[in-house]
Amino acid sequence: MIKQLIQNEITKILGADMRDFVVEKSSTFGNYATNAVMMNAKNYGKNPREFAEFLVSELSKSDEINAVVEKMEIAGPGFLNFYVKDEVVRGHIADILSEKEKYGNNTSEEGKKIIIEYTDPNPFKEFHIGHLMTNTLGEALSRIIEACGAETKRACYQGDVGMHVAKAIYGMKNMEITDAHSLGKAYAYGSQNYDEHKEEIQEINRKVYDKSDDEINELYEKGRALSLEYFEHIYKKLGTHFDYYFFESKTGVLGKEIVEQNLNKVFFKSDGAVVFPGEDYGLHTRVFINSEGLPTYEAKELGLSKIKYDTYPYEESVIVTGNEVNDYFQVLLRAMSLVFPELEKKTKHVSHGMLRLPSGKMSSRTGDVISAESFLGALSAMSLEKISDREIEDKGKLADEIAVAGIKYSILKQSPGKDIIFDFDKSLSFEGDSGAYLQYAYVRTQSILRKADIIGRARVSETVLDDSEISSLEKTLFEGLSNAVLLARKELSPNYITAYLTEVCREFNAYYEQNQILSNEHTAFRLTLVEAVGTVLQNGLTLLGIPAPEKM
RNA sequence: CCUCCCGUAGUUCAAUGGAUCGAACGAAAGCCUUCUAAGCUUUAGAUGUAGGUUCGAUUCCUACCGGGGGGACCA
Repeated sequence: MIKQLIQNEITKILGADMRDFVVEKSSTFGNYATNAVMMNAKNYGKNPREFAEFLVSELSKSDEINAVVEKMEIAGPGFLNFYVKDEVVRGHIADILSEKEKYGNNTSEEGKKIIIEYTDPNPFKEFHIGHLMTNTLGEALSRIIEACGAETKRACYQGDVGMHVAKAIYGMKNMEITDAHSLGKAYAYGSQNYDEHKEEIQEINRKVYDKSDDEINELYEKGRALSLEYFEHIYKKLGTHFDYYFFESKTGVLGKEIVEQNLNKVFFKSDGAVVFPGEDYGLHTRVFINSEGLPTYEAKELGLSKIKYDTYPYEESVIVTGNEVNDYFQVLLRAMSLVFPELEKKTKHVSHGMLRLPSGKMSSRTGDVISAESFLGALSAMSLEKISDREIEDKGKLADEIAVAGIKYSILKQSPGKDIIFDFDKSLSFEGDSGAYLQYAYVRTQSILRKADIIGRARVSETVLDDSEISSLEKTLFEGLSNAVLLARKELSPNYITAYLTEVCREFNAYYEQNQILSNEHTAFRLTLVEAVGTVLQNGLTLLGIPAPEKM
């Protein structure tokens, strides 16, 4: 990458004392721009102008720079702009096509083992639209990390024991359960009746743990199996999968042991419970083992970290959750740093915002919850209507793909951590800045290429020689995806890729309006360009976990 | 009361301490006998307030105002 080349050459010149600077891709100021001058002029006792001239004269001694850079320019406020030679920018089109499905990948983390945990739905409860957030983000992050060469394992952690299970089983005793959705209803019923039947439900909870009641064991197995089977059905729809499944019923046992081993060192008894005194560290004090002797989520999470490492000795562990647990996670990581310092250092917590509806917060306790499936179903039905008059073989499949793209795009276009306000009408619209916009642009590229094949026109992967002027589309394509992947990985934010793809689509659509591709003296070259755009979009969409249909 | 996160066009979102703060929807005006108009072109429109650090602040610090999350036996 030329970006890397520039960065390295400047680093060589400045030596070890330099302050961090960036080389960024630019569309307004040459092809690349750097702030290295302003960052470092002072350090080297020169004024910015002198320092910039010094850098330029040193850089122009490099054969590697001269091979690719047409000219360097010192800009007013102290920036250095690099203009890459046209033939290099154009030559990149050939690189895209020769790398094909690997284009955009890099080897920066080859050999590294990374585990990423996300989605974490609870059996017996509804898989709701909130789970779509964590799943979409986690799946995209997994793919991005994989694209950097790391070996990635996906983990899903599920609460198969606990009060929510007892509530659901209480509901199951009072209503007929036929599918996962009615199980969600049973949970809501148990929650609503919790206050009046507290003792009975708590009794169920104990029995779930000690497995002493055959009827409850049976209901438990039935509900658990129903949920897990249903989750797989959803994962398939979303294009996601997991390598490992961890359950609270396992982590709880180990977590409790770990806490007890560190009693009076890290954890202390207080009011009959075992707590971690977070207040000593400027955090909240939290209960790890409750006064009934049962491990809370905190202790289970401690057990989970150990189980994860034993299963897959990772260099890095990424955990994706909603941001409502941020404070609690701080406490947990603090406790972990005392119990398993080496694991704590490898753990990164990424949180996403909540999915809010205009009508207010949804709650699975009252049953006021939108299931992921009904939400996707509504989107899919809208899509189906839209494509009703098109000649497409499997419209149902396409409608589902458009629906998944719609929800995933709106999640991944934002930086993680912020809430998403879901306006139904807007989410159901396919215009503008949307998943369908990306898909449509990709479909256009494939449609042209198909047409070119049908009418026997040359597909020109063999040549990129053309005397036409470099377009802004080509400048956008130049090293753009690789750049976005590295940034997305560094920040654990897929939105850099989403934004980049949207830019490519905008450029491509504008190019498409202005330039006839077929039946033109430049057709050979333009087809190559279109093929490259298609490759970039396909690879980019794959990284985001968004399906790229061939027709729509 | 304590604590964490967030305040950017009418709305929903962008912007690794950098150059003129970008899109989309909505509003106004155009473009389909030409490769799929789910598209394109043009116009209007924004950094909550007050300080500070910096050559340079939407970004970092302080206070205030506004919204949201969390605050011992749910997660």
